[in-house]
Amino acid sequence: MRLFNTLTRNKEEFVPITEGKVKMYACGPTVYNYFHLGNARPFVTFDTLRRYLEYRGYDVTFVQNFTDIDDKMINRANEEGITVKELADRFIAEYYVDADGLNCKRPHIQPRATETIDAIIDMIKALEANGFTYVIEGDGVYYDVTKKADYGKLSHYNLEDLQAGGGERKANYEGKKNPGDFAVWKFKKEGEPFWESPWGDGRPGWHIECSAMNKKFLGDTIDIHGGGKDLIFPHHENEIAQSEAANGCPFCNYWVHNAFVNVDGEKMSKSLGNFFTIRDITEHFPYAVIRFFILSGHYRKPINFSDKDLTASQTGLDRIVTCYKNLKFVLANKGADGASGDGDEALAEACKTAKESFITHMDDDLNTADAITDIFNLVKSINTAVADKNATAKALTDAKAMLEELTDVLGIDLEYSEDKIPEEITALVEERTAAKKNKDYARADEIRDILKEKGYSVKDTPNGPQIERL
RNA sequence: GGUACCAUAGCCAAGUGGUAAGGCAGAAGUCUGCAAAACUUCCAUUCCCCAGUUCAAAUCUGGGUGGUACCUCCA
Repeated sequence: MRLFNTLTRNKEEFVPITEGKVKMYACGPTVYNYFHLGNARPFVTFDTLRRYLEYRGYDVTFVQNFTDIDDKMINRANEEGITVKELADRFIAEYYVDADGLNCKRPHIQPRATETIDAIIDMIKALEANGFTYVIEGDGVYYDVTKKADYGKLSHYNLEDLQAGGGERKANYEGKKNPGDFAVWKFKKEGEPFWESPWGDGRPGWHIECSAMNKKFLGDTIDIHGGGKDLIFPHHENEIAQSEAANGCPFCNYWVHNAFVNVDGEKMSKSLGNFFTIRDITEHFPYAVIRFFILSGHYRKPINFSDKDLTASQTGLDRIVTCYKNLKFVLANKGADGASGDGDEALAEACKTAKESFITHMDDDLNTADAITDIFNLVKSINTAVADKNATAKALTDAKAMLEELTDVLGIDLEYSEDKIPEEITALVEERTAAKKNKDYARADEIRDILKEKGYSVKDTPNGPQIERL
């Protein structure tokens, strides 16, 4: 597989450190509120990358952190009059509601910053021993960005350019040797949670937790590190600097970054206030539709959020889902006789083509948009076969397995809109079938209206009536 | 000021040298007691503009225009 590596700004063939194994890390949420659609994009993207790598036979270890201590956490907890821990517990639970809803497989390890303090302190000790840190009294322990010659290699910034940059940075210039220096340990302030350390009571800086977690759970060098574009600088740049300064070896081989979700052409962000939480969006669209929407464009290109586009995604997804429903219905109700198997070969060929093309597209830097096209093409072939009484159950079953296989790699839930049909509804449908047989169409239509009121629709097919939830 | 990215049909969106995928919306037809789903056909002589390279350019080069992002908490 080829991945676009931010480090080299090129698509590169992915070669893991250890054959057959992948160590990957993605930056997770700061758990101080519900996450929004922009936050959801990396969760879905890297979940899909993980699923695909597993599909290709890799043994993947996927780590995603919870940032549960920082300024925002502290401020929010104070506003709510609860502890930082209580706030974190609450929004980690809420995170799982949405992440599970979006069908993101749970990462293998999801460490909290506050439960990784020992590893963080060990890393700062290593940085100190190697001469990369200095202390600002009453402030914290800082990392000196000039101590390593390749600082800036990920973002492709150089220190001079950064110094010439925006004036707002000067605000926290005081005491720092260089404007780009950043805190690895912040000394405690009144009323803040703190931990003991060799430098004094305090809490970790923002960047150090990811470095420490990577080392602790994955090792000194990992295969893939993911996150949103906005984390390239300074967060990931600083992670690299710290990790390599502490460990003395390369930190990560492939850096993968997703583009943003926009609203009216502007980045969706908390600071702009133009964000929609996943929880809010689910008032109007199912989780499955949100995931499908995210995957319908390439992860490195911006996608625009709008009601109209979500609606189009819903209709598109339902084309696949309806195909699956119809396929299952035919298999369950099809008579054993009369299938000549005439079209079977074409269907089998369509399955084979779909799978090969799907892999080619996903291999090319996770091109989920083209992979979805392959699924649509498969759907078309299946729809034709479903309507063809010469299709054998064997051929249809194979096609069903292929549809399940490919959609599962993308985390598309084919059964998101399925419910058990109550007996009351089944009875009404049976009555309607009887009425139709007697050509009592008035009663048949009446029953359809009743069903509609109760939230169900009925479709007449050559294999009998098919009931669906509206 | 520095550093990147983007521009393809009514909308969304792939395609990065070989003659424009797919989805949504729309039109016509088939099927159906009706309906739904589905199927068939149609829907960009053209890829922001201008020059250049090439047998061949949406794709490469140069120059414009428009938009976005990062350099500051942010996915």
